[in-house]
Amino acid sequence: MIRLYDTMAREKRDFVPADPKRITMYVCGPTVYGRAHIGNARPAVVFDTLARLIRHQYGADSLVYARNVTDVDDKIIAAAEAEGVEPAVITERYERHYLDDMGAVGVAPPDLAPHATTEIAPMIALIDRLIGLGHAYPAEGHVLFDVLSDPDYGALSRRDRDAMLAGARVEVAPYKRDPADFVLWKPSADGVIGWDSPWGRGRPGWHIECSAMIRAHLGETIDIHGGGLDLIFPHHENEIAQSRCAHGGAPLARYWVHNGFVDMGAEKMSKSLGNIITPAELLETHDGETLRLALLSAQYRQPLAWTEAAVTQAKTMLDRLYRAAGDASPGEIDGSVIEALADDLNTPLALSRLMALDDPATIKASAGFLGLLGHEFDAWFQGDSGGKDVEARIAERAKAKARRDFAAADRIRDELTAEGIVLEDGAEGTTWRRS
RNA sequence: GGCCCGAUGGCGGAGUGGUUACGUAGAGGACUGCAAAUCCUCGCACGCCGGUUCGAUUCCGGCUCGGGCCUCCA
Repeated sequence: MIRLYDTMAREKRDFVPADPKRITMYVCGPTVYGRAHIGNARPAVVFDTLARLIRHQYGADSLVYARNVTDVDDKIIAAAEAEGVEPAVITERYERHYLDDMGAVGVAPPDLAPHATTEIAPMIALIDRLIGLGHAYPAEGHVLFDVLSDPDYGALSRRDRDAMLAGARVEVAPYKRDPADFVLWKPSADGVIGWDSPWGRGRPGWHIECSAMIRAHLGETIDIHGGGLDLIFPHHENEIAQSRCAHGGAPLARYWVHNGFVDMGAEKMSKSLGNIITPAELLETHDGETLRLALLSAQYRQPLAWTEAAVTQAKTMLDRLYRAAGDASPGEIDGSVIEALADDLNTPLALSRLMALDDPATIKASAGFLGLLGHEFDAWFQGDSGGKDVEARIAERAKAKARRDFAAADRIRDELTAEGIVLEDGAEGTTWRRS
């Protein structure tokens, strides 16, 4: 039995899928206008881990996991204009980077990756439906969702309309009936990407995208909807409103799962704050598994402080696990590791259980389940080049040791140390590794 | 201002109404020519003030501090 903290209920609940043979999970994916940062990798890793757990518990074919790609957006348009290229050039480039970066931290692609630009028709259909039901209205080329038509609006974020408006920092557009109304469709000026619609040429708002794609690919009510904490309001609140109003009150998701942030110092990492560090930068000096382990070192709802020390510790732990597992073939996944994950994805506890294991085959399998220990033993410690010279100097040092010329032996070892090579004298001779 | 979340040892980070992880760093020991790795042992914590209780780090209230959302945002 998996337990998950459900943001809607604000408590941990037993996870009971509507249909154990077809469990549906949707996670808000990237808007592809720029390079992802390590904070963006957290939800990818978290929900990748949850997907692995669900498949382990319910069967390899039990889960349909969808993660969208937002490839039409004002920031994309701005980036394209800045470079003087079509938006597709931007979106294709950064989607490719995103998949590379996530792949590097062991995240498998989801089962479905719907793109907004190829789902315009379902969005228009959904908007049309909302208008027909009296939950949306066209105004000056826009279509707006009528928040007052939905008495349950605000349930996820637990804020009422007055509260939402109290802190509003944005000027209210004059065509809105109510300041809280949000846009489903907006007009595109000439030369700006757009599609024909009953309300004129334009493009979809951000929120309708997810509602329409969920409906089209997964159904009216899904089991799990995931994303970062910052999406609770307004994005997920608006998705809920759109979907529930279009579907006669059927809930959009049965469990709402939100991950916490990666922090830089005291505040969250974000592009708008400019304090980001990207997987690409980190991968220059660290293996993707090290980054993955660092991301798993805190429970997903907790804030995770990103520091060089945390990354170093992750590397130290991985070295230990690699040594403990040796070159064993994977055996059974340890039950205590699964048990920890099943309790709301308690990855720190799962890692401590992993560290406590003795049997190499079990370590290999259990770590593998967490997306770790994927490299060959030698490749992890030595990389794939430069070994010959090292072996020669180790042989030279062995000779020096044999004649008890420890000064000469130590000199060789010191030289290698300076080059980032650590020697280890064992019963069966000397081995080496990169530090 | 409103809503929400958090506060655990040098650091990271679980968990628990009474004996409290684990990692990392540190100390000592074994091993080693010396190291490294490994193994053994050992310090070190539960923001503040009340309350409930035989007993609270754990439950409740208040406070302080920090963070998040209310605008794009994982």
